[in-house]
Amino acid sequence: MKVMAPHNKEFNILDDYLRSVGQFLTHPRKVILETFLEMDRHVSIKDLCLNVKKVDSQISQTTVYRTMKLFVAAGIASENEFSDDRKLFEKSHGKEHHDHMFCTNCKRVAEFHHEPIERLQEEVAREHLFVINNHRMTLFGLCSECH
Amino acid sequence: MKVMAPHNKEFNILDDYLRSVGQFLTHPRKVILETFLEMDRHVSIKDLCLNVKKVDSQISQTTVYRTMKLFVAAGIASENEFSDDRKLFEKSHGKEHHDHMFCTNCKRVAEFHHEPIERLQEEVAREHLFVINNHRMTLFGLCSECH
DNA sequence: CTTAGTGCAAAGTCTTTGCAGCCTA
DNA sequence: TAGGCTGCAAAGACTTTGCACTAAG
Repeated sequence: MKVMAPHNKEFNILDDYLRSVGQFLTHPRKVILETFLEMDRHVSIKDLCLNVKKVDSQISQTTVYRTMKLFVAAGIASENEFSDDRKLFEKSHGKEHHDHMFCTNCKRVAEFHHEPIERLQEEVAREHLFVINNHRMTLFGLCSECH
Repeated sequence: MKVMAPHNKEFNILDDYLRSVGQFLTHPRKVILETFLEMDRHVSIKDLCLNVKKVDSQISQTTVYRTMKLFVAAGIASENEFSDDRKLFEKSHGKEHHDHMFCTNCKRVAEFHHEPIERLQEEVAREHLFVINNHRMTLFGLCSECH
């Protein structure tokens, strides 16, 4: 039941969020948060569970599901679907938006941010009288190591 | 068991594809293709099933699932996930790529194509030594009617 | 006759929910 | 004592598979 050194920023965000809705930062939630943050940015529930159970095998998959929903609500994590069977959680970066390049060979995800594209998206939306809240862009192909 | 007038282009593409893999353009496949093409561009399996059953109530959901996979393999349809519970099929446009605007209120999907963005995507990929096969971009927000 | 195609029911996956016991304020 | 919290098992939603029957060359 070793508890790792907390990543303080996310730890605090979560704690604040939980207090604001009358809930608490419990042991399983701490372990899941630590594990999530220490893993690679893009994590499936399954992989997350495996790692959580290494820290505390008592923690159930059910709790991981419930907790990841909390993280999304708290703004610590977000969900992204790359291919049919790869629904992954990633750490949120607050306001700074980013997009993804998904390597269809090694399944790795790289991130990028490109301001001119962002601006053009706004422009397209305006042209169509559409109010953007959010967007998602993913490039599929082969990363530098796979071609 | 009325069979509607076929959309010849897709009809032929499918027939060619099926022959090439030693399969046939059967009655259920014809009905599903017609129904798919006559419906709105973005269709869930469930909605498609409902409409297919109006034409021939004998056709099972299983067959619709199997057939949509064939359509994707034949290049007639493609799959897209907009929000968690909205995995939709749309008619393929061959080579011409397009992107989507998804209205989070009325759930409607609009399409657009924006050449400068496409070019910038290529550029980003090149910068990262990434070879793009494909990409997906979706803007989430409110359409002109919903705000 | 042989092979593909089909519907049905069963099995699989992934995710959520109901519930009883637990823990903490 | 009252809430939230948790694990377990069961239920759900969606999709695929096994199987026996049918259809078509």
